[in-house]
Amino acid sequence: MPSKLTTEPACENVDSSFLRSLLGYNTRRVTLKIFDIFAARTRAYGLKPVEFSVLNLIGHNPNISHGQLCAELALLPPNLTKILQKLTKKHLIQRFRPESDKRAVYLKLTETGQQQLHELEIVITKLERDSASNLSDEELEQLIQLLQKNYGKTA
Amino acid sequence: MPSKLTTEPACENVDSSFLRSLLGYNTRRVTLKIFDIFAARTRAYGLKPVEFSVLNLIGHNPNISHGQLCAELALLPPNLTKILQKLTKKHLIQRFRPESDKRAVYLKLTETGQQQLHELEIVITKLERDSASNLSDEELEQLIQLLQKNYGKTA
DNA sequence: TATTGTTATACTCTATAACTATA
DNA sequence: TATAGTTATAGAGTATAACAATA
Repeated sequence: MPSKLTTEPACENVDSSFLRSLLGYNTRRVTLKIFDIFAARTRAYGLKPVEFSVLNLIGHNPNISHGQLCAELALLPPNLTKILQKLTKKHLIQRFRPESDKRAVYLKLTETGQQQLHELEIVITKLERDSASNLSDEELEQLIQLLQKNYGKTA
Repeated sequence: MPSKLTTEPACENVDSSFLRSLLGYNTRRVTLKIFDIFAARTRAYGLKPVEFSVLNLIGHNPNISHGQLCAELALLPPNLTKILQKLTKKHLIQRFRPESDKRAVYLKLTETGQQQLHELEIVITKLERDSASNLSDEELEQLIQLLQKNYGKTA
């Protein structure tokens, strides 16, 4: 790319005050930071945040359906199918067709799945607390409450 | 996929309490919600959130360099290059090579760029306020403060 | 005909490696 | 030799369309 020359001085301290005043900018940055720590601490399990979310919901909601998972996690059906295939290959979940509606798929954890979910929940609970080390317990709780209040039942 | 049949009852109300207790889950959901509204309200400008962030930083930091932008926004150089090419094509930014170091690139907004940045900042300020309609002014401010305190200077 | 979930595929976003030019 | 930025490309994440099986 051809560019004109300049003798103007460089920009010294970067002013990002406008961006830092935006909720969306801040939530994205925090998400990226936490997901980095997540990747580092759960490497042994080979599961990404969304995949853990799916495992968790199946664990706490036996016989949850494909459609219910999509709605709860704002995932599109084709993408959830891939995640479920991966979890099935890792022998973490089992699939059942209800007699009452043979189109649907009901999901459950295997023994292995329950064990890994339990371990992961411990790792992640600790990880969450550590990733917010700048915040007191009260502040963290308050932060999460404010975030929930924001996206509420709509999403 | 072959699945066994079951006569067990469906899962009724989905319990997502564990996920909702996680900071990372909540920040991701809020980000997605805000970015959806962003897309809807800024469609006329044809800029995505990251592209707006770049435009904003260049506007508030004349002669900012490629490297400074990457550091501030946690972008990789090749991906920033693409964004800058798009902004250049839209005649929103200009590129200069400093006499002192002809490897570097200093960036500035064009007149058009300044105009569009100004308009976008108004749209986005309003959008941010509307997207957090469940929160009072005080709560929104507090929320942003807590988020900033979390990722602080490290990220 | 409508619904549940799958397959195939395209598009976007992010990441890595190799390169040019300056220093 | 090291640094700033670019190019090309690969991989992950997300989206749309068409389909099979069941209701």
